[in-house]
Amino acid sequence: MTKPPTIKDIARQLNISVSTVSRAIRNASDVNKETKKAVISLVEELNYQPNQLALSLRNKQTHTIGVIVPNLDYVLSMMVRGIDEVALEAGYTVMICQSNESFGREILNTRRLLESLVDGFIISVSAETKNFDHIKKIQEKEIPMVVFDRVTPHLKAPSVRIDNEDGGFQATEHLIEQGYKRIAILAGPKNLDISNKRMDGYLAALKKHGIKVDQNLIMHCDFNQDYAFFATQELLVMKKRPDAIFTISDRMAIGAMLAIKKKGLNMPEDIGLVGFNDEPILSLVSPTISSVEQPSFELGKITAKLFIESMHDNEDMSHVEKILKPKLYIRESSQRLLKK
Amino acid sequence: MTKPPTIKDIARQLNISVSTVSRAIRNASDVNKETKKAVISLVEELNYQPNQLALSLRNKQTHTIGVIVPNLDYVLSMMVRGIDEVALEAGYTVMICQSNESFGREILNTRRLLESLVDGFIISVSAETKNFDHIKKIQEKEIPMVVFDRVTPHLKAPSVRIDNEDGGFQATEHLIEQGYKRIAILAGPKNLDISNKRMDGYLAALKKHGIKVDQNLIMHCDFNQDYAFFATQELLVMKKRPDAIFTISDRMAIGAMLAIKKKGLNMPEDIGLVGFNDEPILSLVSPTISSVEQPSFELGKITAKLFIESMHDNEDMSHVEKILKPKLYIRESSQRLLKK
DNA sequence: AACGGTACCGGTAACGTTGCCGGTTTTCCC
DNA sequence: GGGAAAACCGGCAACGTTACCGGTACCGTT
Repeated sequence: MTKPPTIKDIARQLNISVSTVSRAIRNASDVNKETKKAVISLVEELNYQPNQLALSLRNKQTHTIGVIVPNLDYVLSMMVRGIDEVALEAGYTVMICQSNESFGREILNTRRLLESLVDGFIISVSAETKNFDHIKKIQEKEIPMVVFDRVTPHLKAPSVRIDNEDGGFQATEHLIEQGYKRIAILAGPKNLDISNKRMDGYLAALKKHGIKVDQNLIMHCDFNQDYAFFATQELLVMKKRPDAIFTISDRMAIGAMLAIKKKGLNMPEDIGLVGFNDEPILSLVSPTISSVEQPSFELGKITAKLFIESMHDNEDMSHVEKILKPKLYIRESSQRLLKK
Repeated sequence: MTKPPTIKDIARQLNISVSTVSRAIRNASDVNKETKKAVISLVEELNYQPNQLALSLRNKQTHTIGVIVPNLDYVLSMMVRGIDEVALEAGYTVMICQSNESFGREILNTRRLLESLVDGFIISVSAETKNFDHIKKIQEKEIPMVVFDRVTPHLKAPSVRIDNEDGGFQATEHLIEQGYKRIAILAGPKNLDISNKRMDGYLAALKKHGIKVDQNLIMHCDFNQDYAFFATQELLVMKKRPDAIFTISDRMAIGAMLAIKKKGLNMPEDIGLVGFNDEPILSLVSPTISSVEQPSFELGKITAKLFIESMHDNEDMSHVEKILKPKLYIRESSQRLLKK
């Protein structure tokens, strides 16, 4: 009820004009030392805080970044922390919205954030998203935007991601080197670039080592433990079943592991397994599961930095692409040869 | 660069006044049908969106809720999803800030959100926070606030949480029923009510069953896997070592598990273990670990609902306390008697 | 013909802030 | 001691919106 003091209150109490108060608080030029001192002391006494709404209205910027993520699982919440870290430092506040992998929700989120007049967007698209009109609408308004993690070729925007192809390649080549011959892949939804790229890496590794691709060993399913479980069961009842599985996420690796165990097969002897993300859980299960790590926190920080750059520079940065290297961590689930 | 159209543009194009346009868009009263139709059609053509900043400035509300959480681990991110769900439905946008369990960061977050002129706060305090002045400052400004999950008696505010004491009690009594005699507890920081309450439940269960409390079996450490690991190691080298451990979080349970395994002890035979939170990981490790589940998503939803209520009702709700029941899930780590 | 009511519309002020411009006072210099 | 520059300050408009008030035109009633 006791309304916060405004610049006007200060002006009135000191019998000076609002303009002078305004100047005293900011520029410090064109204002007498005594006056300034008086203003500042009154500011402190009343605990005056400038009304950001009024400032935003006037300056047409809110110092707020809208962040849209499909979920807040381990990897993304690390990335968000990285974004948060840098944004806060730079004086921005972050609005985080989860699309819950839903296309409709993602549209709603963008609309809401647009209404909130955020200064820009940092986006990782949902798995369901095939149509990017809502995001292009942002670009048409010439609102700065950076996409991260889940990037897509359909969007011409500065982006930050890991080298997914390399990750898939590392994982697959490692399995090959361990002597696995029939390597299956549990890929994600076909429209997700992140999934396709990891599969490209898988294919490239096979090709490099002269292994023929068997379409039956390529399964697509949702980023989801249960789906992965069922998909793996299907794989394991094939007459020529795979002797290794590369899953493009750890959740899926867990699902695969459960199916493998249920079937009574042993890792790494009967079947090898490599996941993607390197969630901490992987070193806790038995056997421990190999996985491709991505530097999530770092990636978040880089994303925010790129965003802030693209805010300030006003040249076109839509071609900028930052790509971080993933790293394979080898654990029990895929190591059937002794270390050299 | 093409600035978004304002009510003024519409007025000018239609040769009517801004007032009329404003009315046409909202009330619909006091405006001719034809005029209204013309306005609405132009609104659609220009894709006019009211400027929320101007609205907020005028109406003194931003339709934004500030949410401060200590982290975004499994439980909290579920809760946040619940909050998000309900808030979005009710037309609010949510600003999520992580304090990273840091007191300083929490203060910074509250300040930032206060500056952003959020309509209210939903807070779960950091583990470091012992001084609540920054939060009381919010209350002094009579800004609506609900605390959840990590509530504290130092704050008189509407709150939503689970019955932590009951959770601690269930876990401990279960261990007692399984025949464990020397039950240790890995508690969290002493200033965290959530920790103390779970410990109260632990003590109550011991008392009920006539077991004397051994202060050596009560350890305090950070909510952290590593600390729990070391604390457990200490416990296990005592001459009269405990035969069961109750940890007040699952992260700590994992730490304890690792220490137990390293020491070569078996669960549940040599030592029993029960955690708290029921993270999915617990059914994946070996042995599977018992834990007290809390209905996180539901709790988030209830929190947001309570917040919205307390927004609209303007009577004092600081005494309102919603308490949800936790539920113990028994798994291998603590079940050494056969099921009856 | 005079009056009251209704339907419709426009102008103004206000939310809190700052940039710009113009004005007054002080200071300084020759 | 006169003029110019510097120091200092206030008024106005504007950002986009709406609440409030006042005004006009038209209708029907007596």
